[in-house]
Amino acid sequence: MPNAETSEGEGSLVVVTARRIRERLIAGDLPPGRKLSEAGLAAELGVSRNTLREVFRLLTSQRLLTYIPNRGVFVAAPHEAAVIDIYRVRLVIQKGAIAATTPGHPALARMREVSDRSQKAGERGDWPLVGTLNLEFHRTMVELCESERLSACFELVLAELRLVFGQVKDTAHLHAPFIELNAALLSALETGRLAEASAQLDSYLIRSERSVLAVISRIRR
Amino acid sequence: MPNAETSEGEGSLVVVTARRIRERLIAGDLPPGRKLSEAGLAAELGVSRNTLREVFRLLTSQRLLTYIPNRGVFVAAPHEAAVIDIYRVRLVIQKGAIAATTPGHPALARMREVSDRSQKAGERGDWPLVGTLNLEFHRTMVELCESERLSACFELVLAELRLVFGQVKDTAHLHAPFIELNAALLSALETGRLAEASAQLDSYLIRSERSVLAVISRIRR
DNA sequence: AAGATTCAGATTGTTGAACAATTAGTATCA
DNA sequence: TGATACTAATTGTTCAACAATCTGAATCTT
Repeated sequence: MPNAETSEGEGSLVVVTARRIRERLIAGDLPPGRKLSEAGLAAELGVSRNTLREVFRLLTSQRLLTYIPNRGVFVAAPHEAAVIDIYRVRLVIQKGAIAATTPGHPALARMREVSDRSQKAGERGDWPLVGTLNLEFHRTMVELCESERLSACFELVLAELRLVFGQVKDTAHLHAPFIELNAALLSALETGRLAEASAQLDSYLIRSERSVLAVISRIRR
Repeated sequence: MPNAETSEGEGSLVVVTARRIRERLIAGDLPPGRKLSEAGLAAELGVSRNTLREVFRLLTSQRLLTYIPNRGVFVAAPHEAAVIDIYRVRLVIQKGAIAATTPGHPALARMREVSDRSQKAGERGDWPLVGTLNLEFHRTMVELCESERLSACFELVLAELRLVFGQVKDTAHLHAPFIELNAALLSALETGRLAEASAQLDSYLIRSERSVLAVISRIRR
């Protein structure tokens, strides 16, 4: 039985290579706007140009790379408009998640777990982990929709956001205020106070969008 | 100035070939489940295997093709679960579109135009056109969100639906009842009666999902 | 006859080299 | 200084090759 997706370094060379590049993208080497030369990267990764071009197609369709015909591929550099767009997606999908919430949904338990871990990480001052868990929290929230496709779409915009976060050295206060907001949102969801959850989501997204926009304009200079 | 996307047959060979295959997919040759052999299709389309593989990556990421490692690519065959998933996406995004509706939004005028053309096509008995315009109507509705990414996501699920419709010979009554429902939905939106629009959307989606599921189970036999 | 095994042929996965088309950088010229 | 021409580098695409894997048919067992 062929194994389509293992958590380890398995899969076809294209899939593995895509994962390798994606990791470097969200880690922040390969900064936004950097050109990726076919020959150069192929040699560096030890794969052929043809294979790498397949990888580029994959990552481009996920908006992590930008294709300019006859000029090459570049690391996507989300601009203001992209951030605004991304937060519109989040608003629509996460409102949908609230509407789809049912008491005792398994995703709620997973959100609780992530929220608690996030709280502890905050107390410890482990801000990189807080950032990861923050995104994880919202990714899990979308599971309330129980829709593979909505989750996939959401995953794409989160990956784009990670591209921005990867640029920030001082992650300290980027995610810090959101520990509380997430906890409040979750508790509203757990107790079925959907209107309140909706309001909490609004304020979360507005504040988050604002801080990402701030990061963008800071970097762009 | 490089031209990324012309409506004509322009663009890189990969893009053009992808479009050619996509057209054949939604037209209904290349039926769901059919295996696409690399060598065969490459020869048929007059492109190299490497180029075709890039195209396959592209169409697979759009869920029009299914990749099975070491076995090849197959035309995607949406099953019941996929249809249910697709209609969850539609519910969430199109509710978002209703929430984003503002009086006099340009998308409303475009929807009106599509709706009117659809009405006339129905009177003429041009059911294939009615089908096209029906999807076009809802695609336009999502433009109310003014989000490139939400539109892209929605476009993907519509393409999947077209894959199903391409299988149906008798398109007569697949889209017929929806002319009225769309008109009612639009008039609610135009006059700002958003709650009513929401109810109209619900009933549209439920009926549409039911008819698509019926098509699926009919084909699968 | 039904089921397991083996094996050859076909298909996918991946590479390397090649060449045309386009772009980028540089030197030249007005 | 600014426009032009030219060369070098990069992308776009193809082809041929070979290893790895799969498919299907023939063979062997029970």
